[in-house]
Amino acid sequence: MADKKRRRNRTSSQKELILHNAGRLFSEKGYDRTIMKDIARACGFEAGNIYNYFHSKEHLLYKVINEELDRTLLLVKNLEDDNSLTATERLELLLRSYFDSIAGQHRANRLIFDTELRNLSPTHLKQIIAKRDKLDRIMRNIIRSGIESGEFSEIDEAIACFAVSSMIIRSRIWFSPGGRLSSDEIGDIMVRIAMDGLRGKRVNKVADAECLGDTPEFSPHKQS
Amino acid sequence: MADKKRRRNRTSSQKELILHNAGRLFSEKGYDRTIMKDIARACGFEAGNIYNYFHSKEHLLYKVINEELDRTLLLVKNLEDDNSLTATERLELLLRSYFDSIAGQHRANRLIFDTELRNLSPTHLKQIIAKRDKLDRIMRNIIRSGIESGEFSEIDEAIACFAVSSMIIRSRIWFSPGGRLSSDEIGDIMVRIAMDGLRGKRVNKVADAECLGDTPEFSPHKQS
Amino acid sequence: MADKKRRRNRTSSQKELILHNAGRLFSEKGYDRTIMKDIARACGFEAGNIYNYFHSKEHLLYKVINEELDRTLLLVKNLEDDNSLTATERLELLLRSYFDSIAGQHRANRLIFDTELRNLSPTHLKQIIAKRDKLDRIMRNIIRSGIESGEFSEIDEAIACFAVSSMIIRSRIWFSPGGRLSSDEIGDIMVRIAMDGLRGKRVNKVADAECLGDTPEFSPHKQS
Amino acid sequence: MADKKRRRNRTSSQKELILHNAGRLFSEKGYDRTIMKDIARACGFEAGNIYNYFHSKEHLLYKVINEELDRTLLLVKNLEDDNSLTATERLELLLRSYFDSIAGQHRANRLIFDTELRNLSPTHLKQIIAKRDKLDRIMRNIIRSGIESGEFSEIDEAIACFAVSSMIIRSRIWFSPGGRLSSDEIGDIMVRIAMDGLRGKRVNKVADAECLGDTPEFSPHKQS
DNA sequence: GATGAATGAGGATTCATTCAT
DNA sequence: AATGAATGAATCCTCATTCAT
Repeated sequence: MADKKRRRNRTSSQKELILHNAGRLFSEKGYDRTIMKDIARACGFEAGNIYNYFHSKEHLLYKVINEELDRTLLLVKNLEDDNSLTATERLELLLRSYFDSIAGQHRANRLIFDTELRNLSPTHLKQIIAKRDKLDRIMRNIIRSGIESGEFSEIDEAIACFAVSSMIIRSRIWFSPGGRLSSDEIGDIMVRIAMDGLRGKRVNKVADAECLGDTPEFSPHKQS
Repeated sequence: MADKKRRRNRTSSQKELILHNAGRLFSEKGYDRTIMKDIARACGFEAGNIYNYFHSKEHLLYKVINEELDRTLLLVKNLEDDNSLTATERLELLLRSYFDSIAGQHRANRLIFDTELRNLSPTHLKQIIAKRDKLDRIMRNIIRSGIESGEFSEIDEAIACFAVSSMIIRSRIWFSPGGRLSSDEIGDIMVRIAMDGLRGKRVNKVADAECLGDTPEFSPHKQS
Repeated sequence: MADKKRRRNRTSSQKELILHNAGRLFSEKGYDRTIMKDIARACGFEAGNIYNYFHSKEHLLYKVINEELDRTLLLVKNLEDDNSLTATERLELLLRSYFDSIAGQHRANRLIFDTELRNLSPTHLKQIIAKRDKLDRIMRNIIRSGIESGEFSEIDEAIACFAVSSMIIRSRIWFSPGGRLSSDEIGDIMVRIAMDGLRGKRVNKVADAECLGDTPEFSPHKQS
Repeated sequence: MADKKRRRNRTSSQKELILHNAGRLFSEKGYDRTIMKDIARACGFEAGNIYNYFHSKEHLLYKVINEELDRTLLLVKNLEDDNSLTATERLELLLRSYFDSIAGQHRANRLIFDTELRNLSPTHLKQIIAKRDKLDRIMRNIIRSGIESGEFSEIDEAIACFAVSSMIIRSRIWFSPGGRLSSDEIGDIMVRIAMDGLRGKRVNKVADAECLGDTPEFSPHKQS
């Protein structure tokens, strides 16, 4: 019994290990350029063994993206109907969560969404798109309620939603920890730009920024 | 003589044909998932023939990205030192150019930059990065001058530059012509969000937006 | 444990199998005209599997040539400083070894040296040339010592060395086992011609030769 | 008329030009590694044009080898029945012719025989083999007559013929003009070794050799 | 005669996946 | 669970050859 449990635990931890490395490699090198051997090596075993845990490479991609999406949905869902907060507060929290998830632990997995979605099977793609749309909807709802309350200027929510998310999501391309500015400082700036963009009114100026990271994702934009 | 010229024209047009289709396919399907046969078929001949015009698939990618970058640089360079315009005006023009090039004719080639850069050879990568950095530099210079003139709020130019470009560049993922809003209207909104984000003061509100496109790039975000 | 060992043995024997067939085919058909499928077929599996054992076709060629050279070096090295033997004796043994290795087991791999060296990578080529030159040097040393001792006539060692080796090495082109003369008889004749050539004095005549083989390497010279 | 003649001359000289370069390249790089473009480039035009003069690459190889063989046959035939010369004299002349043709003008074309014969079509192969065998026969006849006259020791003519030709023919691999020894000096040494090898009696010693060439065919054996 | 575009048949290599052990 | 041998489908690229101009 204890044996069985231990095995299940091990299995489960192996699965997580594989998913972790797959996610990291997919977003570092891209799905196509990541080969099963890369993932296996990163886990400390051989490629064949992955098939004891996952059906296929595509399945691995699906799981990685799905988990990431679930994590984000979890973060965001609570905000949707929280009437104790203003739209401004809710959106700031949402954007900050987004940014932190990109800048933080799971940042590696982030940009997978945009580009690598095409590697999913039709069935999996449909599921992922559905979840992603749910995310979009929540964000748009918040923006709309902000417009209605007069916090944001009159603006097309859909476009606003895309514009603001893009800013955050694509930050993964140029952001790298340990740079000129701390992750927190960058998050502040990004969120401020986004909120000002939606609000359309003057806010208090920040002092001067200081530091931005190096060792970025792939081919870092110059920073000075 | 006329013969030679005709032939050269033919060669040149074939090259352009190949580049056009390569660019389109690379950005539609990704570099890895585009095979030489795809490109050749799109041109109406067999794969082997491409090698009469280009050394390799990688070379094709390089040419596509390089041309696109040159086009954009051309658009933007004039703005850099045009003192007859305010920073606001210059940045608006720049962003609008960006957006139009993405939304317009060559939109197909656009997102290649971010992700597919890794498929370039080291030598080509270096060249491309250099040009891209030049683009970044111009944009940052404009932002800085706007800050100095008080048009924009005190903000880190590098971050601001990334944030604002991301908004525009990634629009290619969700933008599709012929939708609810015209390309011009969307451009207006995007630019307004960006400028407000940088300015930090209230601007006149637009009326209400109306329409957004369908048939987007890959897996369209829902728009309502 | 036993399991691992068994597997390693299997791996090792597969490697040898591949090398054996590659060597045979390379020297029968030439490097360029031997395709990976040929080698794989000869081993009883598919081409892709070879890459589980060797990096590339070129690597295969390198290994084949290198092993052959090592085998020959081993044969020859002992002779170099064996002062108990006259130069004549040493050279006879050396030439006989050469010839036997060509006429014998590994004869298939022999002529690869001359022509197929150009298919090696620069790095591998350098290594092989180094070993081959070592072989040449040993042979020249023996010849020189024979000249000094008066066993051989005064002659340019380098040229003598080339001339005599060529005689032996190229024998692979026309030699085929099972012919009119036995391999031993042919060896005797070849060695005698070579030694007489160097010595420049009359030796006792052999009786008459009798038989020479058929099924020669490629396009057998007629033998009568 | 004059026009037609001029054209024929031009055609003929173009054919020769192509054959010359083909021969040179085939023996420098090998048949397989020489591509039609190489040959065309060397001639100063494009690959397609070669097909105005020759049916195929194989045909080119055939012509090259055939011409070379004819040239050699011409050189050698006169010797066959020249009763005014001893066997020794005739063989010396023959070997010297061989060596000079290898060391001289057409040296480039020489080693093609051995290895590249396999690239010939069956029909062409048969023809070439026939001529080559004729050459062998002549040489063997001379040797036999030398044995009968007592000039050479009792020896198997076939083996002797192969051994001695190999020495000469393979010299192309290591010989390079302009080295330590002149081509003439090397020829003298080679012929002497060969003749002594067949004769089996002491001859007058030469002084000491001096110089041997560099820039050899492919991967020169070290010469000191 | 000469060119360059186009083809099609390979051929080396990669890689996801299967499977016996 | 883990390994490594084996497969087969893909895919890039080469090159002899053809042919219209």
